[in-house]
Amino acid sequence: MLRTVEGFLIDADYETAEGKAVVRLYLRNSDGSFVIYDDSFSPYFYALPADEPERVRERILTSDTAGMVRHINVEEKMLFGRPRVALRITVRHPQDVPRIRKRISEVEGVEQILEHDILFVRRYLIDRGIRPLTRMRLDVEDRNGRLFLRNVVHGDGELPELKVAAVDIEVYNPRGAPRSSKDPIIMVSIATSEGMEKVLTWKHVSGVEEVEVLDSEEEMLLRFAELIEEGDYDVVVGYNTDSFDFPYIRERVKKLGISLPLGRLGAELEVSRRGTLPEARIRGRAHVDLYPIVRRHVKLNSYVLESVVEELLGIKKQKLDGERLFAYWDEGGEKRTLLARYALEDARVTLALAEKFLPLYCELSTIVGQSLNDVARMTSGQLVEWLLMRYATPRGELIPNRPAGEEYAARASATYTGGYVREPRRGIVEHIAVFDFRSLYPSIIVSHNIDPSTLIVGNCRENRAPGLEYCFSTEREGFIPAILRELVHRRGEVKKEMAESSGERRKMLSFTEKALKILANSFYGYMGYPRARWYRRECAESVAAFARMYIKQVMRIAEEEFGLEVVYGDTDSLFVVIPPERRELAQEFLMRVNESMPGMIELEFEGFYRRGLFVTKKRYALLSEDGRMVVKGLEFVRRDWAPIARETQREVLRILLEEADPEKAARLVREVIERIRQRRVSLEEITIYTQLTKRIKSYRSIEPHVVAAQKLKERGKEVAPGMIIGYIITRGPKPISQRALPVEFATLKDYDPEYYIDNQILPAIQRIFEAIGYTRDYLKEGITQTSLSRWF
DNA sequence: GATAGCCGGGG
DNA sequence: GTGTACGGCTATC
Repeated sequence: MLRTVEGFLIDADYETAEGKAVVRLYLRNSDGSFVIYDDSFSPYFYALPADEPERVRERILTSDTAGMVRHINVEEKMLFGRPRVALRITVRHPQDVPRIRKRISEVEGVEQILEHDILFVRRYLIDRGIRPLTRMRLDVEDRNGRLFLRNVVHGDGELPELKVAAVDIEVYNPRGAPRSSKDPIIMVSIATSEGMEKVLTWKHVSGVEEVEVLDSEEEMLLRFAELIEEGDYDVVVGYNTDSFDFPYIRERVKKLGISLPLGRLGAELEVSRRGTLPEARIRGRAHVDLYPIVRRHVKLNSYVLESVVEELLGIKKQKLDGERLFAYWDEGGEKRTLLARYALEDARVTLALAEKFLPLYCELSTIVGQSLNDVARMTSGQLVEWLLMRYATPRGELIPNRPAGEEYAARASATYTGGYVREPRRGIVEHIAVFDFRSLYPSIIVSHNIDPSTLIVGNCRENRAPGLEYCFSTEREGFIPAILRELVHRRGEVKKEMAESSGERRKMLSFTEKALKILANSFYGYMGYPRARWYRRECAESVAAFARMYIKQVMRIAEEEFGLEVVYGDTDSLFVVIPPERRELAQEFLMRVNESMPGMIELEFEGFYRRGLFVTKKRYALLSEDGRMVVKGLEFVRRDWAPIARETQREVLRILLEEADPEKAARLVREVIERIRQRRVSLEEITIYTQLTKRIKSYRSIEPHVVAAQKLKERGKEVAPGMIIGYIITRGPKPISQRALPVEFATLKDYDPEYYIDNQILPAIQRIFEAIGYTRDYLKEGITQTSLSRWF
């Protein structure tokens, strides 16, 4: 019996029935979740014949393949853009591939085995053209209550709200680090997209309405699985759940001898290995660990949940001492209540983090064409690679192998020159116009057709990378440029549509746009990524060389044709002096430049700035027309600088940029130094805050904040990883780190003025003053330097 | 300054 | 599961 269903793919895997792999597609529509089966797809890989394909085919068929080979087709394929006859070897079961490929590679006349390591379900999604999280119409056949796929058509339509559950566990740890063989899980907290909040536990907790007390750890875990099953969640999220929570749950489940059906179709929680890292799999759902995702997207000093949440969501969250959680449990009463609240808070903020990142990863999953579960674990290089693989097969391109051993080592050690950075004109510069190239690296790849298949090495002229012996044929568009062009084009279309839409639609489009941007910007890095299947150092090197040529060419046009002074530039940008009365030059210059740029390479006008202060390459500050300061590479926004140093730096920059008065800035510095010497400062101004990221014991080098934390502990204060330690540096003969005193115990007479002057104030402003010709001595003591006059 | 080795998050 | 991370920081020469 045939019928049609609609749904969105959440996850996919396969089961084995009668020796054959049957794909299971886990889908959701507005009515709920369901599974579609497909037994019509067989695993295969390729062998490249070194001589007559038919003869090699016969040799394989007559060799000892233990009946695993179903058939061998001779196919006309391409490898790096060149025609290549390949033998497609179809086998019965995915696990036959590793068993048989070694034997076939030893058959006479077999040059190479290709596409042997592409996991069955991922290959299935590519070959069937199925994209996760997009609307699909599926023609299915009902066989004894199971729906088998006959045909699939993609359609339009917005993804229904995914059901998301954020999960966190607390563990009994009387010895500090919990041992899964002995120490039970004491709480499981859950917060879901539908607003359900629960803390499951097995001892009495008072005053927390979300708490549900079960009889035992075992009952608690089973209740957890039941809640996930009942809520029919598509996505389970957590923080470091791949490495901690789920492996721990898995161990306890084994120990207790129970079954924990967290997955759809009653599938057990599985913990396997992805590289050296564990990975927890919940079949039929996506398990998304937000810890690696946050690490990929934001640069922070520490990724403990508390600081991540403060940084990204502005939520200040108390951390309990992880070492002593067991005591909260044992003590009961208010302490246990605190533990339960802490557990719930962890699940809540994890859900909030998921709301921030999941839409982007859903887009990436659809575009790249692999499951959300997999895409959530991919680096940008892997995202590009799976995108390329999806395009390769329908184009008849064979997928190259990943490098191993010596090949990888050779690639990894290869280096080449990167972007061009112009030495800045140091000091204060008036009236600056900033220009930058739009998506320079992707534009170069597309415009110069940079691809492994178009690369010509040595003795070539046309479309040659500047200063290198590499040219790129323009006869046929390369595989990578073609895909990248489509991506860039789609991004342009999405941006256009964004401009015309609002509200939820616009927000959705912004994630699509961001996903396309991430992918487009990763292509250059991909070609130079040593593990890439389509790696080609010469290509990455050429992209960088073209970029250097373009930015230098633009600088030359500015200087020679327009008589403009270029004061700075980095990779794809240039900073030019344009006085207010000659502003029309900016547009003229832009037009002149873009006339001369090939393909899609385009310079854009970024903005006018009243003034700039250039210190060194990558360290400068600008004052915009509307009075905003833009500071690069100079900022001591980090909290491990005393506020007085940060404030002084900021004020110095402000005076230099707004008033262009170095003497006034120098006077300010001397005043601050004087204030420090006379102790006319507040404790707040001199307190340095540093986060304790781990246990005191596990610090190898003794840093000041660790010493301060030790002193806190000695005086009976609770100290936990994730805590922000505030301290001042006191006088004395010991090394600086030993002189850290927790601010709680400090008074103004304790601090060491010379430390604050020499190690805080002066380093923060020294580089800035050096750029305008002032020395440290001049600032500190007022000793005049003869070199000064030439700067003013 | 190069290079080898370690470590992250979680309780 | 058709498989086996990675990038940044510190220590040490």
